[in-house]
Parts: sequence; structure tokens; C-alpha cells
Amino acid sequence: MKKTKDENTEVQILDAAKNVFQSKGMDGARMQEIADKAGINKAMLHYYYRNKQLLFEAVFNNAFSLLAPQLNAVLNDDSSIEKKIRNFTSNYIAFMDKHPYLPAFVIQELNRNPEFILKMKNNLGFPNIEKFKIQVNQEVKDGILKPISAEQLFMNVMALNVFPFVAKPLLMAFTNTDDEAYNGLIEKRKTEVADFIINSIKNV
Amino acid sequence: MKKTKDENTEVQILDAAKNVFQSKGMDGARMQEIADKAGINKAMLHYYYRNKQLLFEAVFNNAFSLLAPQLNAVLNDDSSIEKKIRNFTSNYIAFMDKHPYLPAFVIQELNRNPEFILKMKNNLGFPNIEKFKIQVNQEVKDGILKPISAEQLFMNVMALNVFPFVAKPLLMAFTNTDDEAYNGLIEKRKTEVADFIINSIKNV
DNA sequence: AAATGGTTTAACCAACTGGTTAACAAATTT
DNA sequence: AAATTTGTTAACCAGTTGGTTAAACCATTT
Repeated sequence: MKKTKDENTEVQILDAAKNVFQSKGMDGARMQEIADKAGINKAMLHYYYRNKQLLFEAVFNNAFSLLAPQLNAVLNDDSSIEKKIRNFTSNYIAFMDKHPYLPAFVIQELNRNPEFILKMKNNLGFPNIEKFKIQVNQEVKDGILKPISAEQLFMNVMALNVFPFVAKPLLMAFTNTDDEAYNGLIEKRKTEVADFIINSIKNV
Repeated sequence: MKKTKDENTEVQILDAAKNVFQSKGMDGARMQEIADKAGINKAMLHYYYRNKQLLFEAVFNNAFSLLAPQLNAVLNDDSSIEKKIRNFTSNYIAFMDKHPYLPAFVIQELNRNPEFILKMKNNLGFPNIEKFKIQVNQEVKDGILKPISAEQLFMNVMALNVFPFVAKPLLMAFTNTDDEAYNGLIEKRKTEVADFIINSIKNV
């Protein structure tokens, strides 16, 4: 009896590919390394995914489909802007603990190939700002929030939450922190970032 | 002085290398492309910079030495926290117009090779948070600022300013903006980001 | 004008890379 | 149980890549 892997192999390949692509990027990744990490022959990669580009896209789409629901929580949920920002901030940081390479990977590969995201915009569930925009404008009109455009607010929320993960090595160096201390800073941000934002935009 | 070119060639190589490395990264860059862009033979690259790694490091250090003074403006200047944040925000965005690839490049390469920054920390003029820390603590103590740690404030300032450039393709997709509209958003941030921060941290 | 020494080139090379092939083994169908 | 399909492997291949070499080039020195 050879192996009871069948469909298992395909998953093992995807796991290994995720691992290698997300830490080294498309250009730095080697098919041989992915095969080794998956514990199989290099030819199997092509048997299941035909070529490097398609394997990469499988990994990328997979990564993006994890990220999208997180963002939709801020964009398309029905609760108040304040509540959504508080929720998103604490959720997102917890989410990052499980997928630390994810945002840097997505951002890096989109910078390498900006047209790539155009295909994705058509996908159902692709995060879109329209509903959020209406909601922000309404809360500004109602005097709940100080005047701010939805785009700027969204950029600020994203920046404050995502950047500390994307630029971790840089920020560790500037703030003179080791891994443990830096994670401590991040942990505090679960509440502090939301306070920081709300503080700035909420009318009193 | 032998040829009219001799110093010139070295600069032309560095310019071409900057161009290629910053848009494609270490792994995606090709020595042949750099040589072509510099209008010279590939062997010349090795004559002047010995190998790809050293040429890359020349580019990286060059990029970093442009970035460092910008950050030191926030960390080591003597004016008040508010003034420095306002200055930095408007300066940094203007600076990015001239070097759009810079932050994504630095961040990407540091993620690929985090140990790389350790060598740099010893360099004179490497941005360090210590002075900024004392100043923030003082202003908090004096009641000028609401309680916040210098590290968190610094991370926030960096995030709000740098992230929109690093994640440009992603944010363009989410906010449904083309290049022109997105640049318009950025332009507004020269003042809005500082307001956003000050709003949140200043006592009234 | 011959010698000098830094600069530049074309040709070359060994190692690597993504991808293919043909044969073989297991599982499934007939 | 024979035939067919699916999964897996080792060996191979052609194109690319970073890097080398030996000879030519050219501005100055002797």
C-alpha cells in the first residue's frame, strides 16, 4: 500500500507553498523548497498545480480570502462606526497572531504586480467602501462624528492596525524592542488604537 | 582621472540599480536588466560592485540614508510634539512624491532579512526613540498631552504617514479610486493626518 | 612612442530553475 | 483478474542567472 494521501497531497502542497511563498515572495520562492517542505517530488507540484504561477495564485487567493472577511467587518457591518472600529481593532490583532506573514505578503505582491487586484475586484465579497461611506456621512451629518471623509477614516483605521505588522522589523529597531517587548506593544494596541481613533473623531 | 566617464559609470550603475532593485526587490532584480538600464556591459557591474549582494547593499544603504533624516525630524528635533508631528506629516508626504518606491522597498527587504537592520543600528544617525520618549513623557506630565506612551504615538505617526504609500494598490482598490483620485486623497493628508493625531492626544 | 594602469567588452561557464517525460505503482473500473 | 485511470518518482532538459576571463581600449606618464 502506497499512501492514503490522495487529496491530502494537494493540501500538503498548498500548506508548504503558503509557507514558502509568504515568507519569500513569488520571486524568492523555489519549487524545490516547496516540494521538500511538502515531502514529495517536485513533479507533483506540476501535476496538481501545473506551474509556479498557478500555485502562487492559489496561495494568494487563499490568503486574500482570509483577509477579506476581516475588512468587511469594518465596511459592511450594521453597527455604529465606533463599535465597528472597536471590534475590528481587537479582532484584527488577534487574527494577525495566527497569520503574521499575511498582510506583508499581500501588499508586497500587489506592489510587484498592481494589475493583479483588478481581477479580484469582481469577486463576490471583495471589500468595498460604498456602504461604509454612506454610514460615515450619515453619522457626520447627525453630529455623532466630527467631519471626516470615509476614505480618510478607512485609511487611518487600516494604517493603524496593519502597519505595525507590516513594518515590524523596522519599528522594532526604532523603538529598541525585542520580540517579546514588541508583542507587548501590539497587545496593548487592541484597545489603545480604537481609543486613539474614537478620541479623534467623536463629538462630545 | 582617466576617462570622462570613470566616476560617471559608477553613478549610472547605482541609479539603474536603484531603479531595478526598488521596483523588483533583491530576488526579482536581474543583473542584466541593471546593466541594460545603465547602458553598459554586465561585467562592469562586477567590476565596480563585485557582486549582486554588494550592489544591493549599496542601494539599500543609500535608500535608508535618505529615509533616516526624515524620521529624525520627528525623533530628535527640539520643537514641541505637536509642531513636530505637523511638520513631519507635511514634509514626509512631499518627500514621498520624490521617492515613491522607498518605504515599500525598505520594509519588504527587511521582512525578507530582518537581521539586516542590526548592522545599521550602529550607524551614526540611526533613528532612535530615546529623546522622543523623554519629550513625550514630559508633555504628558505637564498636561499638554493626554496619557500615551512614546512608542505607541510614534507607531501611530509612522503608520498614518507611511502606510498609504506602502499599501497604495490595496487601498486604491478598496476605496475605488484611480491614480489621480488617490493622489488627491494623499494630498489632503498633509494636514488632515496631523489634525487627526493632535485631535486625539492633545489636552484642551 | 612605448609603457602603464584603470576601464570596457565579448565570450564563456557552471550552477540553478521551472518544467517535462517515461516508466512504475496503487487504486478503481470493467 | 484484466484493463484503465490516477498518483508518484527519478532522470532529464533547455533556458536563465550570477559571475569570470582574457583581450582590447584609452588617457596619461615615462
